[in-house]
Amino acid sequence: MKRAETRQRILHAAIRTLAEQGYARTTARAVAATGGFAPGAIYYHFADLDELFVATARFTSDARLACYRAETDGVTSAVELVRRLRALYAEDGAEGHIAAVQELIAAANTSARLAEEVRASTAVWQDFAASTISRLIDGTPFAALVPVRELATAAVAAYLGMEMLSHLDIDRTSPTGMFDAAERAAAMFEALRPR
Amino acid sequence: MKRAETRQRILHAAIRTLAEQGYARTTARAVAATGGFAPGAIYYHFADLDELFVATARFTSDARLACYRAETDGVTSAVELVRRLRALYAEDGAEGHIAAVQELIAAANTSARLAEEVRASTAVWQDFAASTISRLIDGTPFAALVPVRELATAAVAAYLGMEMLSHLDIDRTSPTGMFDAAERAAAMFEALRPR
Amino acid sequence: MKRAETRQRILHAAIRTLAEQGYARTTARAVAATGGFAPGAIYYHFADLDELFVATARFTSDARLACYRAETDGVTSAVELVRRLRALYAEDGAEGHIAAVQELIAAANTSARLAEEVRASTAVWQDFAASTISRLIDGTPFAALVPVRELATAAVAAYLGMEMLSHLDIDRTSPTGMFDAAERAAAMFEALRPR
Amino acid sequence: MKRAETRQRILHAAIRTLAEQGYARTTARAVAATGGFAPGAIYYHFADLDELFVATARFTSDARLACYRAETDGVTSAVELVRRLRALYAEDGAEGHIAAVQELIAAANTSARLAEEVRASTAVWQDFAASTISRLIDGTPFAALVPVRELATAAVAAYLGMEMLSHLDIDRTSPTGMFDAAERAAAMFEALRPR
DNA sequence: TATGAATGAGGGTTCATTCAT
DNA sequence: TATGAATGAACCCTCATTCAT
Repeated sequence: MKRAETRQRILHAAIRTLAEQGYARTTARAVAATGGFAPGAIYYHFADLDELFVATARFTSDARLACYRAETDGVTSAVELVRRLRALYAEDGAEGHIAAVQELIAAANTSARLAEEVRASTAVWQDFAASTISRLIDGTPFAALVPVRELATAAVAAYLGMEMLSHLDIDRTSPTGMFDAAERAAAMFEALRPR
Repeated sequence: MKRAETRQRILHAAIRTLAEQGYARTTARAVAATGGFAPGAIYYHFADLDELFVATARFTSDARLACYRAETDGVTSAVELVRRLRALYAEDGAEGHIAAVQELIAAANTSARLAEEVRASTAVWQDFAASTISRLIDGTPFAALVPVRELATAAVAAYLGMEMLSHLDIDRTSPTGMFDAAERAAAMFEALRPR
Repeated sequence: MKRAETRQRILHAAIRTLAEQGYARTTARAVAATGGFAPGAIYYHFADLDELFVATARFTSDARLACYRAETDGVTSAVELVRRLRALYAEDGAEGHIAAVQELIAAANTSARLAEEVRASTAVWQDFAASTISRLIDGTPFAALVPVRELATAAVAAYLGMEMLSHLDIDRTSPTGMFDAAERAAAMFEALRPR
Repeated sequence: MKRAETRQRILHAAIRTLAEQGYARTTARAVAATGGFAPGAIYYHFADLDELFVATARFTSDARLACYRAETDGVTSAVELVRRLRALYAEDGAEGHIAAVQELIAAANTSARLAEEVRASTAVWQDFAASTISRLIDGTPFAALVPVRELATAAVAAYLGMEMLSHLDIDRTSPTGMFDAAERAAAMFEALRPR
């Protein structure tokens, strides 16, 4: 089998295991069991588990960001944006991307290298959020009022926090309800926005 | 030494260790080292680590909620509310309360009992957030527009997410900047609110 | 409470715990739980667990031997002897005496002092068995044929082994069946014995 | 190294450790030290110590029973049988087989699975003893007098009890003396037996 | 005399990691 | 390139034992 192909299998197995079992239970054995290969295979492609986690953080962040950029590129309608995000979020949930990232963030205080990697990834997402927000409000009166960077940070924080809460509590914190509310807010925003 | 006294020492040590080292490194030895007692002492007061984590979740949630309620009780000014929250958040940071809770949430997928406890605690905080929001907007036109429950959930999520990010990234995600922005938003809200 | 009284409570608790839980689970905590006192109380009466086990071995051996002697003293009928032994064995079972002794023998390779004590106790029982056998066969032709000491040893061994097996296997190794067979053998022996 | 090979090394080490140190001291570390491998190796081949003990019980019982069957097959002379048993018993002593089994029986009240395994093994030995006894007495007047099953049970019990006692007491309970006595008894039996 | 709190040594078990094949 | 076997450090937890009260 091609080297790169196996590497990808390992990365996907790591994401799934992080999402399903949490960082503390994402052992080399557990990843191997998820992916159907021997634990030793991991060490052929990564120096140690820490490196695997760093690579996983980068891999999942890059892959998802590409999707998010592709889907939201050129979207200027707030309502349409929320709709696209809802679909993307559903994809994340199905594949465990956000859950994995959230576990990696919680684990970042265990490893300096992982912390650095996650920090860099998060910064990119904050920039993405900021530029998306800017695209919506530029040229409107809101541009003068909204602190874009802080709002972008809050959005990323809420996205991650939502994932944490929705794992805990199926009834009270339904992402569906949140997206519904966001869609109504987006409609209000568009109604207020001068074209 | 009194039984209850040592129990509290253990709980405080658990909070500090969770906040400083993360769940994965919060071993019985680590908690004992933090608190300056023998590892075995933990098992004299708690059946196992799981029970310690459950007790810690309840303890920290109850203690902080009492403070939050005492400080925000009767506050109707949004700006004043943000000021109080800023001070409370600073206290949380100093003692590691939110960081500990966030680790416990991330760890909840490891233990059903812990998950149940954290779920219950989170629900109480969502209710607190919802009633605080209601107090601010009741009797104003916003009452008809704001989906209180979803906003409360988002607030709790953002609070937790903020803690995650601020641990990662000292420069970009400063809580100070966030509270400044929130204070300006609160001022705008009050300006729009009919008295 | 009188010193000697508590000492006895501890010894009885030790016997019951050994019989019910086995040596490996007869911890200071377990004995205390059985007897309804604090673990520390044991150390007020015995230097350590080893000493408790030694004392238990002596206590149970002496107490039962006194009963066995009292019940079999002067009995010259083999059938009657078996009947008395059957009743004594039932008492042993109810109070766990043999089971406790058997656990202590199995544990004797753990402690030199315990081994010495158990060895001494066993020797006394072998002597008791030997003198009982002699009483039955002296003055008969069997006296010249039977190797008394070896038979006494075999009897003690079988008594202990029976207890081991009957704990394991309720159906196949019923002491009742064994005593029935022994009673028939005793009757045959008496029929052959010249008066 | 081959998987099965190491498995056998672990089983042999378990037998030796049980025989030499007793169940309570047969820890994973002790078995590993006896066999010269790492403690972790045990858990690569067995789920836990309980499973190791179960496997050990089966292994030693099967292995020895095969030897006993091979050596006693076709032997109809009681004296010859005792001679063979004496040699087999010496082998047992050298390798610790009976001592290990006796420790496992004593430990059976700790584990339901072990109890079940030991019960099954013991039943097979009782059957072996019963068929051997039958072979000797069938076709003689003794066949009508001897309760085969009870005698078989008593023989197994005495075999185990002998091992317990001989571990305790080197002088008084010498297996040599016992086998000598048994050989004389066997000779008497043959003299009485009609050909 | 007895208790309840606490200690610290060790035992079962897991797991990251290495290595021969 | 990948596997399966093995290692040894560390972790959770139990338990004999001590000691202040």
